[in-house]
Amino acid sequence: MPRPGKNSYSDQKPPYSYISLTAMAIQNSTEKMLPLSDIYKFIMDRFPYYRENTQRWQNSLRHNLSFNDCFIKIPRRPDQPGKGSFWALHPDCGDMFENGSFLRRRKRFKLLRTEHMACKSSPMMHYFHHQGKMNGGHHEHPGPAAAAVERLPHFQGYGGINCGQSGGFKHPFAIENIIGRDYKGVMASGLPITSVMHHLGYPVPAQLSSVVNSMWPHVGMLSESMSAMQVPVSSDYAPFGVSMKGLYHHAGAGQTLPAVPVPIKPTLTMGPMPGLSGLPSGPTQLCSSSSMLEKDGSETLESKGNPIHPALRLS
DNA sequence: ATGTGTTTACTAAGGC
DNA sequence: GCCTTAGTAAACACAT
Repeated sequence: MPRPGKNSYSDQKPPYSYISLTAMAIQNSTEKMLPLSDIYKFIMDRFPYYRENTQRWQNSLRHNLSFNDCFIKIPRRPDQPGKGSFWALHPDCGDMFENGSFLRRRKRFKLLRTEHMACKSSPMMHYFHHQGKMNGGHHEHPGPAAAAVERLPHFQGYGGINCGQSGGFKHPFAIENIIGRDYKGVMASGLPITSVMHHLGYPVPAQLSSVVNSMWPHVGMLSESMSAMQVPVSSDYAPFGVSMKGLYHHAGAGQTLPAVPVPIKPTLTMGPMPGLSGLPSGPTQLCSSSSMLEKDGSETLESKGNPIHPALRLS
């Protein structure tokens, strides 16, 4: 297989799946999220092959966006008119690609049914419930954070009535609808959730701030640990100038992440990290090993001796 | 009208 | 052979 490089493929079909191409585009964006049209544009700009038969591959790409749980849809802000939503990578979608090949993933990213429902219907509550389990909470009960947030008037107004498939109205711009999708990205980025929420233009009740701060005092630590790492960026792992590190997990700050099976490769997305005054932090790909991935218990590829694609190897 | 998003169905390829 | 993943086509609904 030819090694991907600048202009390596000219008009030939690149050895990347649509999922890979989409992930590249999203990763390459400063906000880690793109509208569909920009994803098209990114692909066509870099891969001449996709400047033809646009109807065909764009249909396929849209199919992939909808079909694969690794992509999440982020509604536009009211002050961001335009067609369609933004698309981002699910915070838990790292470690997808097999053997360094972007043609075939090691394992399809798929939410468990129960988690899928929870995540789709109320992502932020999903996270709080998830945290409750992580923190040793009872399996059948939401964690303390969930209980705390559920008591917030703000959430009673939006998320409190729309859980599950009851068909209740879900405000498209409910805070948990926006931030919940990004919860780990927010955590990973080191940006306090409330800061990002505020940036996105949503009111952040003081109650929520205090809850968040008390529940995740390590958020600030994450920021420090990440900036201290300063993972060097090598030019040869980034085909077409796109960092793919974000597609892999990072275990470096493991002590601040949930105690779940560790990823196979310590990686870190160090794309442009928007500051608090900058653009919203999308799902930055500091991925903990997914607790929502369907796992088959199989050993990792590295443990089987499979090499990591040079394009993904840390320098 | 056009773009976007969802869903279903089918086929091919690769892994076990 | 079976299963999973990927690619493609198509129909449909909805938003701009």
